[in-house]
Amino acid sequence: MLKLSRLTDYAAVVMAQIARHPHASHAAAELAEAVQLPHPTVSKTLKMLVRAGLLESQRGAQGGYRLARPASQITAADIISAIEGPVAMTECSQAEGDCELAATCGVADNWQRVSLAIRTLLESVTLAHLADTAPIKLPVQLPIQTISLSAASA
Amino acid sequence: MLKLSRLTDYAAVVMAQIARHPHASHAAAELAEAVQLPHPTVSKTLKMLVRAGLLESQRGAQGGYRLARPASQITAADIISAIEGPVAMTECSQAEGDCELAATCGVADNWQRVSLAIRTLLESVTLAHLADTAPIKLPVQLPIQTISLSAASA
DNA sequence: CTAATTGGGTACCATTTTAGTCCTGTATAA
DNA sequence: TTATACAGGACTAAAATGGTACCCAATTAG
Repeated sequence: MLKLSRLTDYAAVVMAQIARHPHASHAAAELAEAVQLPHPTVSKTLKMLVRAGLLESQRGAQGGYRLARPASQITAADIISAIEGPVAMTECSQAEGDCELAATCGVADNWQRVSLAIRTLLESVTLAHLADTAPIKLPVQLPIQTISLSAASA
Repeated sequence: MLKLSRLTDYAAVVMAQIARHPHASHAAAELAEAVQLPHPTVSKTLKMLVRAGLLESQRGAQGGYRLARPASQITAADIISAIEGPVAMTECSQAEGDCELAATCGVADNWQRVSLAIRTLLESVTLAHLADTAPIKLPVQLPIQTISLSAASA
């Protein structure tokens, strides 16, 4: 399915929730309630997002979580990487040399290009877009063009 | 990681192998050897590809597998779907109504658009491209543009 | 007709990944 | 000082994944 893990899904929802109220500090319990998900799991997700530098946390009473930077500067790729690690379709899309089948594989190069195109797409979608109720209206085609190009015809 | 499953990876490699010799019939054992992967696993993968209509099989002596249609008419999305099911980033990207969190989620619509963009990208990459040693040079930007623009409601 | 070849289907097991929980520690504010 | 709230890690349960084995069905060569 090329699916995101459930935690990643949660992360996106929670981040969007925070992004809609950027000035407040959000406690884990409050977010879990707002989003209707189990508290400990949301908490775990939040910790990962902090570790990835997407959120900042404040301990103690009145503490909670805030965005580490504006929603427009946090991308879908950032969120996915925070939970699942680097966006890559295959093992060999991220690191070289750790696939001893490279010789017989024959598709590695092109798979990597596809992978890169997807990563670029995900980098062009920001949290601000995700949190918005309006459809994404981004010049998504630009980065894609850059990568895969030399554009033939339609 | 947004990673493909290992079987999907195998499927792509095996399909590419067949695509490079489209006129011959390829026995599972031969392919497994060529690709340096365990026979039973390759066999399993081949069966899935047949069921998905991407390969045709011929039993008996001199039998084996052939492409069901030209490599240029088989897409990366086809191969991924054959092994993992429909390409979708989240549960709700594929079917409506089976997510009771839709109300509190708030990102579903835009996630679906991203998902659609990725699917379109994968549909624009064919087996012929993957099997080729030359870099992909496809007008990938066209479909993306189409999607992410004014995209109506869900 | 028979035997050899080759795919088809199914069931099963091992491993890994994922998700979720809990506990204990630490920082902060009232 | 006490209640609040995050930090970190260990642990468990469940599910997906990958891999194997076994037997059946079809086809072709001799």
